[in-house]
Amino acid sequence: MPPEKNQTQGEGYLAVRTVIELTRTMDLLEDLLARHFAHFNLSQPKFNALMELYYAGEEGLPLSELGQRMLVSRANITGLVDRLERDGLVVRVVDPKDRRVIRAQITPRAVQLIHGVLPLHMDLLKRATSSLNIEEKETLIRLLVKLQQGLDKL
Amino acid sequence: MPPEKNQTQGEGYLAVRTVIELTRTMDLLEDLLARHFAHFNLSQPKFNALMELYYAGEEGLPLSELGQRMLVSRANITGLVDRLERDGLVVRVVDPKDRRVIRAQITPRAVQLIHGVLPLHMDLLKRATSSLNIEEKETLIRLLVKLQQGLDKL
DNA sequence: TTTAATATATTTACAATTAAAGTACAGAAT
DNA sequence: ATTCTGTACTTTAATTGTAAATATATTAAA
Repeated sequence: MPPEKNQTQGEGYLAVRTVIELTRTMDLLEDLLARHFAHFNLSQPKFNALMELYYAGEEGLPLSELGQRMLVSRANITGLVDRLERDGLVVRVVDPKDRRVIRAQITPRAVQLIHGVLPLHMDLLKRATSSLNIEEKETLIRLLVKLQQGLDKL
Repeated sequence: MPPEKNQTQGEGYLAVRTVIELTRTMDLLEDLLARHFAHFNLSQPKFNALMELYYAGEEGLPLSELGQRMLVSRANITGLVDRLERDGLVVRVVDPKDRRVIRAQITPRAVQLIHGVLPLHMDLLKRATSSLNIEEKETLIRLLVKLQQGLDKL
């Protein structure tokens, strides 16, 4: 086999390996987080939505705003808020100033839930990344951000 | 604020940042791949399944085997193979030796499709990771594998 | 002011995934 | 030969996501 061919294959190999290892890592991570959230009848999307509403405060957020912050389509926000409302973690309130707008607000019960879950969640993330030392985490973050910048352009 | 508290927060910060950047990177990557596959009426799961069957050869694979290789539950393999069969890319064949077993086999049309898609797919992966040089890709892969090893233990 | 364009949310249809329950078949033990 | 156990696949219900069509409310333009 000619060496140029080898180089080309090597280049492709690293590209494929990069994507494969990224995928494997996220699969493991998502699995871990899903198992963690399941203990509280939560999921990653539910948790993310609750965190947004938690930091948004009393007035909550319009569904459209919540959707944009979560990078999720409007159609799905409807369903997600449906489920959170069914669980008693969120209420829908019509905005009096613009009756097209429906705001999602967090309930006291959800605030209590978040206060219970958040410390455990932080612990889990620390444990999940504990196989890397501080320098390695910083390097990983730097490389991921650089990779993202390349991906953004495509 | 006492310095120990600061350190603890910094530690948590790096853990959270690591997870966030991993998530963002995969989001961008999945989006890119989804758009690419959509040109061929494919998706990442469909493509993965076809690749497994492509390398499995004439006899194809039992659905259970295909499911294990794709790390997907058996229930979903049924649906995924349904869709691939509907697209004319796969056929189901009952194994004569064990009639519990159904093998999925790739069709000539799918082989043709793969031959068309594969070079473009490789190009895309190379472009997707082109913002990192060879050394950076190797470092990223090494750190991801190390992170996976830690995640496996949880 | 009526009309046109825009924004918000929902509905519907589909893809992908999991979990749990059910069905069919194979192999082993009695 | 029958029964038990395990394996393979399917079915159903639920969650999460996208896209397209629709209803309603607002805003801008004619």
